[in-house]
Amino acid sequence: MATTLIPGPREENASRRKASRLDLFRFVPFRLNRLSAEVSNALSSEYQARYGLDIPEWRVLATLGFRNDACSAQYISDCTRTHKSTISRAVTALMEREIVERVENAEDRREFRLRLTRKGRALYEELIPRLLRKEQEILSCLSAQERKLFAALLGKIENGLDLVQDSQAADAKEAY
Amino acid sequence: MATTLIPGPREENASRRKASRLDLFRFVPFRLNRLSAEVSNALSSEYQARYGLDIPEWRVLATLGFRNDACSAQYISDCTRTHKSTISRAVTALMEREIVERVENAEDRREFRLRLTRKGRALYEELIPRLLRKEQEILSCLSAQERKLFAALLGKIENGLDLVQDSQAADAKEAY
DNA sequence: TTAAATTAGTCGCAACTGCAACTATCTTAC
DNA sequence: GTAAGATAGTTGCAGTTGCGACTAATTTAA
Repeated sequence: MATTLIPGPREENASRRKASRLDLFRFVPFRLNRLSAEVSNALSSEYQARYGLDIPEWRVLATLGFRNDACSAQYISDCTRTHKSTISRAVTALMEREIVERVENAEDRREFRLRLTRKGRALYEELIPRLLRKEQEILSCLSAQERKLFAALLGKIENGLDLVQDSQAADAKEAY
Repeated sequence: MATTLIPGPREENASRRKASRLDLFRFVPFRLNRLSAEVSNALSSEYQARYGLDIPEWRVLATLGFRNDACSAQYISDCTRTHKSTISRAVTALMEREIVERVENAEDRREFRLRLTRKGRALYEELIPRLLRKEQEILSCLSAQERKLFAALLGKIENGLDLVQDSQAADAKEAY
């Protein structure tokens, strides 16, 4: 690669001149975006290449697998922050593969209760250890202490953005 | 929302039974993905709604604005980790809007040297403070100390993933 | 009771983007 | 010098996904 790129600005002058410059590589939104894409890529070798699941499908599987009770597509959409149309398509695909099944909800016939089939549960059980291992691999550059710290900081930012749609918060909504 | 969701598993039993369960909300890849999407959304109100730029266009603008020398599309593609076809389309759009201009490189007529026009520079100067403010807003739930820590931890993970395609690393490649 | 508003889920459409093929140019090896 | 391979950039194609309109069902208000 014998290009003739001139070295870019360094730290000492990164904020000179009106401070109206922005180093993309120090810009948190960009870094998050890039990191997220890279991590997704790394994981997709597990659930995509090996099991033919895309991200929305994996999210449905993960949500249903974690909660052992059936829940609605809307619930999955809410707490994974994925558009309901995307969830709808993922559920359709998973039903065709007999990974997920749904039953009518007699109390509210607009919604369906979704749950894993036996086959879906087996897939979940097989997949989870692989993904957890992969996660640890990605975080292997951090000490246990640092991982905790990182998780805590992520949590703070999520909170700040009202992004805490985790199981606790989703359930808490019921209390209102 | 009068659903009948049963509260999900809590911390004390989150890892019971074969440890073969995974709380999506504690799973770092998912959290990064969700956070990244949310942050992108928050920022797009600045560069998308207000200036009609999409993410790849913003990346081109940011890269060219930060480096004051012209550089190739390939360079932008490399260090933003964005596919070259995506960069190509972004550059085309930005040229049509006269935000970016390109000149032939006499030394290698395959590539073009890209740089901001006067108008592009003005746009950049106008946009950057807004985005930096937005970034600070997003990080406002962290103390100065915590922000440093977060940036450092991000850096470690990026390094671990060989994601350090920042200006230093990109330039360093020249040394080989 | 009935009409208006809300909600769950589906689907068509359009925008986005990665892949891969393609052209043009340059480099390497013989 | 020439042929094979590599590289920069463009473009057609296809897969994905968000948006918004739609249906069906439920809730709210009058």
